[in-house]
Amino acid sequence: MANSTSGDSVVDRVVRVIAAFPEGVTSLQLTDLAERAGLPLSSAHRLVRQLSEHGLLDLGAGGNVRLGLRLWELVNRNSPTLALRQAAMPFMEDIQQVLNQNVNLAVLDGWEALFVERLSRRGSVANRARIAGRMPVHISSAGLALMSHQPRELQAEYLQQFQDPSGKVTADVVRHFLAEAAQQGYAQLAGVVDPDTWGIAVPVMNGKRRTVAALGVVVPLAEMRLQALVPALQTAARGIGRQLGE
Amino acid sequence: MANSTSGDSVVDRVVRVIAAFPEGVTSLQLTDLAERAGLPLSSAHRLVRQLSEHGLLDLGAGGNVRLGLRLWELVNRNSPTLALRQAAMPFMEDIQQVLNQNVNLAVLDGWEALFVERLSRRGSVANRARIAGRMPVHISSAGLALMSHQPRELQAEYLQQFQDPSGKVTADVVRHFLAEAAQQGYAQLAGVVDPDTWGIAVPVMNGKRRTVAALGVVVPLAEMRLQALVPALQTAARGIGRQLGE
DNA sequence: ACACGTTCTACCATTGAATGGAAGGCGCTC
DNA sequence: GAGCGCCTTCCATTCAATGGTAGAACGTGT
Repeated sequence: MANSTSGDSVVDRVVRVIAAFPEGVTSLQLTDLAERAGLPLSSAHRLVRQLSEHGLLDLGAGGNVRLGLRLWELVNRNSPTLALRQAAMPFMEDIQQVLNQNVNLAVLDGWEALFVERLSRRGSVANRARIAGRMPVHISSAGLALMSHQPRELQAEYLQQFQDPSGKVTADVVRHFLAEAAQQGYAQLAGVVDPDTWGIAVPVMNGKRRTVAALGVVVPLAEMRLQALVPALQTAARGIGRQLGE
Repeated sequence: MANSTSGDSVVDRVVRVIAAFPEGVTSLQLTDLAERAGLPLSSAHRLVRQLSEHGLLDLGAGGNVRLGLRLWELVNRNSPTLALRQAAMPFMEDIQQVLNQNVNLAVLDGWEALFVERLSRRGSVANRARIAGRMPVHISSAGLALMSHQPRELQAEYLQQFQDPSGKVTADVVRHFLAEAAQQGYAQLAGVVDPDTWGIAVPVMNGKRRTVAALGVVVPLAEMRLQALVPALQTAARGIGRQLGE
């Protein structure tokens, strides 16, 4: 027993502590946190105290641990998607105003679409909750739009490892979806969350024609009019791409 | 030379690396980062590599370092202000729709107001940029609204240490502002950024009547109508507080 | 085309910082 | 009021973190 019986580095442990919060949970008891991070209580306590001295965590009275405001501030000020979101925001607002639908912006992370920005349909209850949400590539229009415009090797690697936990979808079906999306220049998919909605998404390409994001809308089935939606999205996506430069 | 010649802990160093990004900068060269963090290059390199293996940072080709998507995701999913922002969002949209002004939400962090959410005036260029921005208490309506409703001891401590770097404002002036804001139930201040705008902010109290945030608008001087703005803000603030519970 | 400067990356002997069990508080419940 | 759960502190042990050094990979100017 000395510098780590478990053979993990300090950095490993710091990451485990920060990542120990389950989705949507903002506050954790120290003992709980220690268990979730797989650390001895005294070690967890020491790390949390050190991190909270720097404002990355907030160690409140009674062992109540939260993420620190300073961490939130740092990440939001220097977020890797900052330029993308700034470039996209005006165009997303245009889409929201003109089409009056839920608009979202996603990037590819691993085999999932990570939603980095979202504007709600006017009048609908704001669900900023889903920001920072993830969807597997094969069940989201944003994911399909992103993957269908990636380099061949990456698509091949994706399809090679693909398997649907529910067993409903095969790699061949996904391959077909991707080919269709690549050919059409947009992806559409019946809503998985809500059966009465559709998702439509188009790729956003930077100056080098690399696909860096997907711009999409979620519309009620009744209001599904591809002829109107797709051109609007594609125009906005080009505008975003131009703004991005590089 | 062994475990740190400089006498700082690993945690200190990890924090310095993450916090080394200047405001608005999303990408840094390794050498630059090492210098900013005050670390030997080889140490910085090792830490960055470890952190990027966990997705907290992203070490790209050629020593290009960014914050990791995983970090952004973690922080946004478990942000300490998540509940506040979710509770406030619908009311902020109401304000935006009804008054058609820039709406913002701030919390107190140290002696500064930290803006955690912002909705732009319809039609104006979206400036989500300023999210995660800070303003000193004494030159922001949000700051004054927050501080004027804090416990006496905290206010005393604030005033005691107060000094304006520019030398334009004295502690007595701030004391007067705070007293006025406390008595009126709202704070107003001529825009510091733009001389033709005013800021108005009201405190948001949770169920225990603790002031946890400030809700404010920024209006052009020409559209300044306190009689219309303040009641709307106060009503929304009460709604938010009720939603927060606790 | 070549040499130079800059930056990233890898290696490895040294050593003091990280570790975690144990014991001491504190508040709560039964 | 005794027991329980949880937070917090202490400190001897020891191995993981350190950073100088050297090499690789660019890019640039002559």
